[in-house]
Amino acid sequence: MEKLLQHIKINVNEKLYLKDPDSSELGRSIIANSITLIDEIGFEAFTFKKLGQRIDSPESSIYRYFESKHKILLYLTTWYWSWLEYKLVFSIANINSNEEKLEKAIEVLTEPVKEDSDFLYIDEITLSRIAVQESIKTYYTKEVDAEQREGLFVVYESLVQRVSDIVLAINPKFEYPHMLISTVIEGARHQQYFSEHLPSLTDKKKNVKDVSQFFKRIVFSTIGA
Amino acid sequence: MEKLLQHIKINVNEKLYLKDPDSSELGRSIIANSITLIDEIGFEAFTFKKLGQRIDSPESSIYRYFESKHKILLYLTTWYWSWLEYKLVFSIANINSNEEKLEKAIEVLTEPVKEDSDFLYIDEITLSRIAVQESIKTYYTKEVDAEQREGLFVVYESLVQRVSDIVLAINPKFEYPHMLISTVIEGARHQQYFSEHLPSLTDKKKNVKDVSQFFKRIVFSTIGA
DNA sequence: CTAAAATAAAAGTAAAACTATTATATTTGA
DNA sequence: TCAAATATAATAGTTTTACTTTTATTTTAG
Repeated sequence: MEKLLQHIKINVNEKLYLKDPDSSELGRSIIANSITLIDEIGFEAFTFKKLGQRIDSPESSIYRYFESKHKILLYLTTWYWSWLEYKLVFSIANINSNEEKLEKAIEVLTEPVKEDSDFLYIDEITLSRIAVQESIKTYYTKEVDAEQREGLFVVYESLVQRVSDIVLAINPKFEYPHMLISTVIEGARHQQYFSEHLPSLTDKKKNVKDVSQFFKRIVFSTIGA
Repeated sequence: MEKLLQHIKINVNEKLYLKDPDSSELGRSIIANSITLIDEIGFEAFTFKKLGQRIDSPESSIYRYFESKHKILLYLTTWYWSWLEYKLVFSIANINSNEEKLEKAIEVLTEPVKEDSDFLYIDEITLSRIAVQESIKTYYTKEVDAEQREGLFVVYESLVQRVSDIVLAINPKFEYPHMLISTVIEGARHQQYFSEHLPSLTDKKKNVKDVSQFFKRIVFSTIGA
């Protein structure tokens, strides 16, 4: 994928933070170091205290930006889904064939991120590793219903909707477009995780685009294109 | 499904507990009440203290059976996967057609459990709800590699292997049997969860076997049977 | 009937996830 | 430019979680 626009800014739902972390040096440092720290020690072991030590600020200062570590994870994954949606829209622009659009879309949704291209203080490669390992924890919680009502998952929902629309353009009679696409998005991340931690649950070989191939095959055979 | 054998006992890997909970009244009470308590308040809010209050025993007594609440969840989900595997083997016994076997297998893996039939003190309906909501948390942890090496996920792995073998019997050239079946197992639970909490990610209607239908379609179109 | 094993009762600890208070910088707008 | 507002730092405190430890009492098995 070619280099994208340098001056684009991704906006994240205001309900996710108390003060916009993109508006100050400290805020951007909180985001950048949350990404590396969660990647290093995992979300369970991640605390505001440890983050504060790393950025040399007290935890109370971090609490002025985010009300909990759960909200930071939601912020990061929302940013990630927005960024994927942006890459997706970009990658299918000016393509006329719906089949080709769908194929490109599946590639964006399933291929591991290997380049940190576009945003100053956010390391997209590390962030995408967090998405693989931790994003599931944003909505497998007791607060999911309240947060869904607040609209905290709309980016994810619109990503699914966008690709479902392409599926429906190819086969308007297909009954399960949302199931299919959410299965692809979740499934791709699971398979990447399995290939690293529970290899007998997958068939992925090293450095090959197996996951992408597999989901392309699933999607196109299932919708009958 | 007909009523199964009353005197069958499901054995869970010894490494999951310090003392076999099936061997005492207190132990069985720990299991039975863990299931209802996790179902009521969710795994994050579940503590040994609250469980102790419910069964009127100190938390230190619970610690003599399980070293952590994570191990209880692993115990419960392992029991659940063993039980599903048992139902699976039962449901395909004496069927000759591999296609029919695969269809039955997908039904067992994807249809919600609606009957508590076979085991004295374990409520399978509630346990299957826990499997939908919490089972993902057993392996999305920093300890996953160590626990995989200890063999704590073998039941899950053998369930995937068993169904993958049926897939390969139908199409020996299919390259992704494990990916396909782990996608079905995980996907079915996700779709059940989405239908309750994030409905725009699914197309499931109430009380209909949509999830099962969808995954049958995926599997059979993908392997080309 | 006794000794070993299991359970109960009680207390204690370190860390997590916050909240609150006060002090010191820094910014900004009159 | 200077005072007021705002942001950050420094420090301390609270409640809960996830355990561990110790001692007493009860149960069970030979």
